[in-house]
Amino acid sequence: MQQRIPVKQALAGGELTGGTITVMGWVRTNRAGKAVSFIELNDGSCLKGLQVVYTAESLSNYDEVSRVLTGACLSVTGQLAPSEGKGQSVELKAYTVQLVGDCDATFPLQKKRHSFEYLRTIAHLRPRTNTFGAVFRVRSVLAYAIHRFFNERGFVWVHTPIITGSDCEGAGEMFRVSTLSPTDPPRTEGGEVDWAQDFFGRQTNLTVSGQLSGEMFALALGNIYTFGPTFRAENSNTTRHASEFWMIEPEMAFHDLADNARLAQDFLQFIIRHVLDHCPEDMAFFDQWVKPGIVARLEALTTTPFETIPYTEAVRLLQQSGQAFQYPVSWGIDLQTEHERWLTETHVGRPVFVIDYPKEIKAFYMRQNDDGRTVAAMDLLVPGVGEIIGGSQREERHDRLLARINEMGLHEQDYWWYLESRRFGSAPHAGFGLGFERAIMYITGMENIRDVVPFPRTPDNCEF
RNA sequence: UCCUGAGUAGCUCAAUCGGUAGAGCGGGUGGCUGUUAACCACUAGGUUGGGGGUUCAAGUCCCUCCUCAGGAGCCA
Repeated sequence: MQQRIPVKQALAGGELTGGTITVMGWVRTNRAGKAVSFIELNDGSCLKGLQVVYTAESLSNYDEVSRVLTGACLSVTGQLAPSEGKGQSVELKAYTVQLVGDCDATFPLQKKRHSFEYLRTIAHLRPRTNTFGAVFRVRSVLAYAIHRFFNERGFVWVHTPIITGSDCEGAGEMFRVSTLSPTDPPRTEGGEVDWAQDFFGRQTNLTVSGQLSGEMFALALGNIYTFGPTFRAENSNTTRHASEFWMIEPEMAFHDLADNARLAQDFLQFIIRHVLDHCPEDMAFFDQWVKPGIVARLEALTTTPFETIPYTEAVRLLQQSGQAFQYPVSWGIDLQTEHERWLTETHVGRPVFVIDYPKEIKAFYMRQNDDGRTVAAMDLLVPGVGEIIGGSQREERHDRLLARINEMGLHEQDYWWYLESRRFGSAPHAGFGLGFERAIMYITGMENIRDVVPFPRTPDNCEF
């Protein structure tokens, strides 16, 4: 195709000003006047569009172009010139306008604000809106920032499997992966489905976490991280749960819980700094239209240390808060959303680590503390989103780990390779999981996870 | 899965005590010497989510189903 200049580059002007360029993109608005007419053309390279100026004299197909509606795709060649109007520094004086893809009046996106709820029903078109263009540019930049953070610190990116043979990752309901007939599967003599005849010779599922695999690599390569899709078959209907989402799980050998929290803070501060520095236009948009004050809040966050509160202390604070919680607080309970919100939004007012939870409410692999009743766990709570990071120091002592597996009624044989890592040169190590979408929500101010995923999957919804 | 709320024009919404379904935007037509969510005039556009019921009369009240949203639980 003909060489095109991205709108972002055209708007920057520079050496291009005065020259002839071609831009290709989609019409946001077409204002036809008697003497001179205007089209705002957006190609997704940035938030702003390029103003195309055209007249009856300049275009052979003026009638056609003046009737073009919002949504049409155009290729415009013209002179990039300093704007004669207000509101933009440069504009494109069109020599030729080619109608690449026409768009009729039934195009669902209009020159006005739509509800996010409505836009979810047209997920195939919503990337063409300002908000979703900005969300998905930021999503991309954030993903890059994450890789850069770890890469600069010598972490190895490990591609843990998406199909897993272990039913023991313990983080929620799983989606089954099978090639057996759903209506007539092979059966054992006892009438049960004979999974031995399934594709992998056993039951398999989509992963709910790469952590256990990640630990094996941390105990070989030192510092590693995973970054990929994760699947949970929970029937969750909330603004912060999706059935398919992406997760980042660093795992570090020779790290304890304090090292873990320090890394988590450095990590969040780094990736937020990176987005603020590289997406100023999109972030200003979120600040103006989505969540006023978000930029200032993020700026402050990148320089202020996060708070750390032990669970036992958090319980005491909640009990002394004078708040009438729906769920009463006592030592041993899992903190409810209302408690977490009070801690991070009211009490601290910024991100806070809650550490050292009772072992009964946490996973088997978390390292048992010397007090005999808590484990070296940490949850990072942030205002507006809630839990954004969950992590722990892992139990590296074979006997303690085995005891805990048995105490919790789990099957030792399901964890044979995990346990072996504690027999063959075990080492202290720690890690955490960050919900990628929750990070995007926190940074953009978008309040529903369905609006930061290109085509979200949630219970009863897999359209597109 | 539980609780609450909402479905009215393509979109965003209004419609008082149950009494003739409206507006803005978008579309069409015409106008306008540089517009910026352009502006001005005219115009088309409706099985009020589906089904049933009460009533002289239902967008409005009752029953039921569907869909969506928010909250809770689970978690990231």
